[in-house]
Amino acid sequence: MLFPGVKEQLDIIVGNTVEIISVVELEQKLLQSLKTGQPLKIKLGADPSRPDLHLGHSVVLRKLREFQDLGHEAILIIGDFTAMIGDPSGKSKTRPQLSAEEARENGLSYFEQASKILDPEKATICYNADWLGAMKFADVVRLSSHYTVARMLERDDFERRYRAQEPISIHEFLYPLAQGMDSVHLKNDVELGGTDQKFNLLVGRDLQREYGITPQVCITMPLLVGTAGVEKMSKSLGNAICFNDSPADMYGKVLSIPDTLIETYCKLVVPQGEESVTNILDQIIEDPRTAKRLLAKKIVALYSSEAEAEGAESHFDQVFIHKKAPENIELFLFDPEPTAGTSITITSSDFSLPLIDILVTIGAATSKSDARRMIQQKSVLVDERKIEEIAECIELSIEPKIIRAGKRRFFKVAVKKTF
RNA sequence: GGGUAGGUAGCGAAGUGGUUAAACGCAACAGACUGUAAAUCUGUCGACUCUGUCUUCGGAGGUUCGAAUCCUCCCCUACCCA
Repeated sequence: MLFPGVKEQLDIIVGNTVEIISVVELEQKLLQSLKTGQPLKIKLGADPSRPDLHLGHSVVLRKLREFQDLGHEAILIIGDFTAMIGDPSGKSKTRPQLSAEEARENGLSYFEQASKILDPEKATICYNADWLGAMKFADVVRLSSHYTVARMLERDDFERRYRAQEPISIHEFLYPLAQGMDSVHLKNDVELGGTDQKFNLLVGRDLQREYGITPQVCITMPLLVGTAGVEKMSKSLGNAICFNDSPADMYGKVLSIPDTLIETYCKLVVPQGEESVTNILDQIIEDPRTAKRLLAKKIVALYSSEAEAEGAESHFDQVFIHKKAPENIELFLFDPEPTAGTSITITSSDFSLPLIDILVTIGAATSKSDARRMIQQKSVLVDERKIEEIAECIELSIEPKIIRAGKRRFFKVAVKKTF
């Protein structure tokens, strides 16, 4: 394996990072690998409880990809064991505990999505249940004796909760240790993570030392801010742009980020060194709207294709600038036959239904009250006609009707053909 | 084991016997204005057979014409003492 020079590698590796602990050690490791021809092992932990990858994940995945491109070995750890216990971060009572099968499945999905950024041929995927699951209670006790409560409380998150007199469970202390054991097991040279992972990464480093292994270099990446522009991007906060979003959705979501974020997204979401980005950056001050449109197109292209990005843009223009209904809306078919479990029965002679029921059935509203509110607020349109009457019934037929709920949600409904 | 303070809607937080489906803030949703930006303004934000009805304030009972508010028991959390 031929690696670029250490300086050259460092330049790329340092880009976009928040912290590298420590650069000197990294340099030594790179030098060593250059001498021996051995690639470095780069570890990235993946949480299989949330298999929907979004642009926030992409920041750290891109860094991993850069390592791959430099000739190093990317190791993706699926935390299937840790997911079975439940995640500590976040005060939510009991996270749904995943079964072993679910965790594996999610892990595969994670890997598949991550392949949009990584080179899957050159990535290794591991499941930490393989070694953590084999540990005996005595092993766990021995492991936990390596760490003290005071050191655990160094962690921001724990400290904050402790001071706020919020509960911290013992198993939450075990979490960083479990993650650290992954590093002991893998003997990896580098571990990547978001800045929120700093503590966990450092525990891995300490444990490796305890177990007589050369400690890993910890590299933290910035957390990407979500579309609302305040909190970090996360699926549960509803501010995420996901890899699997349709091009149209993704395009729209990028346009909805605050202007102040354009530069950040250019830097963190798009691979380092893309020339088209400088273009966008130049536009920001003069014409932020155009800059954002360029960025949106660029991002969509990264996850699908140039053509689809083009399509997403014209779709957007049509729907939101010219205010026309989009073309490809999923059709929801109402079955004229009464179905078990549905409160709605349609007799073959009359396909007229209260709009409220339709909205609930197609998922446009969470409850009838919700549907009622939507109509009250005059945000529901059927075939471009604004509905004013709450109790209005809609005549359904085989010809699809387009229902618009609010500015951005479209539904197409029709009656199922029966013979 | 003993003591103290707590558990209210997605979150934070008022309310300590009746006009309280529960102030206020955040988040969310809708509308106006826009560039699906920011800022601002307005409305909504338990459910339903919706000018009315029903179910909510950790859980189960009880007192009362009437309880989130009073009593009993239980569960949960934090802190202090052991």
